[in-house]
Amino acid sequence: MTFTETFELQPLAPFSLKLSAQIFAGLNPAVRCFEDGVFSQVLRVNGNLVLAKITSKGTVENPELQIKLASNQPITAQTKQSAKEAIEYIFNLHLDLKTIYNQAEKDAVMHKIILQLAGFKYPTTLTAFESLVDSIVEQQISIKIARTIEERLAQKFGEKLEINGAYYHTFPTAHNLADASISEIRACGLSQRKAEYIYGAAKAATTGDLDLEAMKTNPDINSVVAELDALKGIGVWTAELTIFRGMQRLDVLPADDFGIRRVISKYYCGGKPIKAADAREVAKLWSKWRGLAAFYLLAAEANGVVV
DNA sequence: AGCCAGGCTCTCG
DNA sequence: CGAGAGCATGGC
Repeated sequence: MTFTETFELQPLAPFSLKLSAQIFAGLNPAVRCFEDGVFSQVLRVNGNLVLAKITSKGTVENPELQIKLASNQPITAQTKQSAKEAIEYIFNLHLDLKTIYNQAEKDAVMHKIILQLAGFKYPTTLTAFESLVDSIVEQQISIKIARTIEERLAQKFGEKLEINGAYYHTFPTAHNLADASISEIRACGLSQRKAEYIYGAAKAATTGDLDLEAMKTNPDINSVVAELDALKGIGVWTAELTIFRGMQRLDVLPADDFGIRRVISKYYCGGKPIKAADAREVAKLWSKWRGLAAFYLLAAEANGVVV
């Protein structure tokens, strides 16, 4: 028996689902994907597993999303409300891009990029833990391989929902991974050390030594970076990426990231190799949304935006 | 067929 | 301190 529910969401304009979800294109539909204009992911909300499918009905300036939920249990009003909030969080639907865009008007390069990427809101993982694990997995190896490994983790350790004969998986929680063994984690294609790092982070998150959700509201980002950096296997790069992608903090610049340094140089320093300190200097242009700006540059490059 | 990809830790001088 | 090795996998 499948229960379904459909409703609409109005993101704060501008919003483009196409741009915001494009990093999920081509991924495994059993975990999370964006295919033919439809974003889908299983959510654990209000104690239920719910498959959410999201499509855009409106325009960038007048955005409207249609949400279709499916579950094996009746979808209560509260479940629906929790799902709504989860989706709003994942796509940062309340973020006021207009104000940010106004601040960018003095920066001619960024201004041109924004005009071509209007409505791009970089997605956040539902939990900070997911971003932490993703960032560890993505250390050193290419994004493609990392995604494959992340999907294996979800299929092996996440919760499973069956809808009409198809299986969907949530990303594993800290408890899911803390209950696993290092060798099982490693079997997903990770190195022994990365498996140890992930297991260690999962353990710390379950014992309370590591309170990732509390970090979301800590106003002192540098102290959050330091706290994460103190964990084994987590350096500044991993910490900053986790904070940006998993804690919805737009003011963190992962300056150690090679790709980010490359695009900052491409658009602002003539393409020559630059150091992290140089990248942070350029990023002063963007102040409180420097992290988002960096991902705009990456998206600009990926979409062939010319300035 | 190698080479290298959105790093990190450990070791050694 | 700074430099270098080793890690694991899969795409090019």
